[in-house]
Amino acid sequence: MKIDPDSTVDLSAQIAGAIRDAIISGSLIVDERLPSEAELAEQFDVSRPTVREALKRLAAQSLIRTQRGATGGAFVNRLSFEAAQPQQITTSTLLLSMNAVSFETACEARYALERACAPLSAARRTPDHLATMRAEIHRQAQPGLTDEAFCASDVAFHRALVDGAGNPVLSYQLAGAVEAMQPLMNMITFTARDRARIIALHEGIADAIEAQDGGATATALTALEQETQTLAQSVFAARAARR
Amino acid sequence: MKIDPDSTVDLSAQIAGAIRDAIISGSLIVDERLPSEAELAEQFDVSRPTVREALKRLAAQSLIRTQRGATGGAFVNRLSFEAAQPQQITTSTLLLSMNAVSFETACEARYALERACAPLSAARRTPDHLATMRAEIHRQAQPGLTDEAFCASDVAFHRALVDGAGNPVLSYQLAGAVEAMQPLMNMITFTARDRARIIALHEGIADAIEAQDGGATATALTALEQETQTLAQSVFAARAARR
DNA sequence: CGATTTTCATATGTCTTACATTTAATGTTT
DNA sequence: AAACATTAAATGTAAGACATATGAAAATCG
Repeated sequence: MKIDPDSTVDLSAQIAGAIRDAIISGSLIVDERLPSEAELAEQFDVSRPTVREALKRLAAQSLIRTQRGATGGAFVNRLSFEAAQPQQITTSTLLLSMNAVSFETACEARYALERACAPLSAARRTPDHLATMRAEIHRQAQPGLTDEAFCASDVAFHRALVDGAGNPVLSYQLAGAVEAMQPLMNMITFTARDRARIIALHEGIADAIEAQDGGATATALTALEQETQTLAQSVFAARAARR
Repeated sequence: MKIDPDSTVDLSAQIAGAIRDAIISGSLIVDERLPSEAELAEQFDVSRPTVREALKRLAAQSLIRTQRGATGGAFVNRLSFEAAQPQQITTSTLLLSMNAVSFETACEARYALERACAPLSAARRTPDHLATMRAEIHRQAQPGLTDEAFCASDVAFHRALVDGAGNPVLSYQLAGAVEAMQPLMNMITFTARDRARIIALHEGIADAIEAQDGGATATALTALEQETQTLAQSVFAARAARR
């Protein structure tokens, strides 16, 4: 491993990159222990704080974990879908909020991706997925539900739909698209009539999934997207008119 | 901001989390300068190396950038789609390689997502997107092309297709799914006949995109998925039989 | 002899101090 | 007024020390 002390980037960034490359290329395998911080410092010819900064960078990406104590050290992490999802959600959320992505664009992307899951989910969903969807619909119909709780239940409903496809790659990718919409949805106040319409559409989706009809599921999702878009449009228009 | 010194997690992780929360919640806005490392150390009542480890964690996620010199410091980054994509690709690639995701599952997810882009891309693609697709097809037909170069061109072709949808959120999400497949594709040796079939399917996709026919694009994508799946299956079967 | 306790070595976590380097603003000189 | 030198503030890096967690070996006791 070679480090260029005259590079324009930090030593810790270079070291992190070298170790990251070793993990990606397979030179370092899952659960393998890295040399101790002192050994790494000697190998790269830097001080221990610099090595530690590099390791923290990798830890922030869940590429390694550290253990204290006698047999401790830094170990290559098995990057799990569960561990990667929160990261993915945080990044997606920030991307939307920092780049002035319109509600329309985000909504379009989300429903396009969800429709991609529709035929697979219709074919493979378990009774468990269906039960979750029904339960969330029931929750959404409860009176006195706050807008935040309504949106959270909406997210849970859609995630059950996506998970029904039984494809962890899809579930991972969709988690970002679905969850990142929540802050945008939370900007909307849902009237009782709005909620009733959305719940009816959710029931249509659940029915199509229960009937294992992928085409009908996609159609129902398109209807829900349409409803969401027009609802958002009217809310934003009213808000703009008030000023 | 409060830090619990008796927590089970590192001080630097807690500090990074506190700053991250401030960015997500909007308390810290884009391009705002954080306090200097010395000031942060005093605020959180920790030493400067600990603060630095926290900042490196955030830098690894592209949440902040640092500048040296008199007016330097740590600044909140505008998280751009361009900056987030490499991260997304790295994570997706590692997820596939570390979790024994089958070629079949990854391929299914990728083409399902791509089909989601088909109608949008057919409707909105610019001449530029179409030209890129045609150029990549031409490159793929060149004799003497290595398998790696063929796969790289394949990725470029599909990314042009996805970008044609004109939705940055979709392009971002799809980048991970498409690029992460490349290492898996590179495990396949393409015969001349295989390449010819794939190129023909690519031409069918490009034709459908040119005709702005979303349905035909989706159908052509399904055909390509089928071809890819059977090809991979035969390659892996032959490899298993050799042992 | 076996089980328990103690000791110990090793590793990460944290603090302190110091110095190097970069960079912009300020001051000085010609 | 322009060019140059100085300075101050910030990050980058190094070195050493101590605290703490933890597993393993050694010592002790029943």
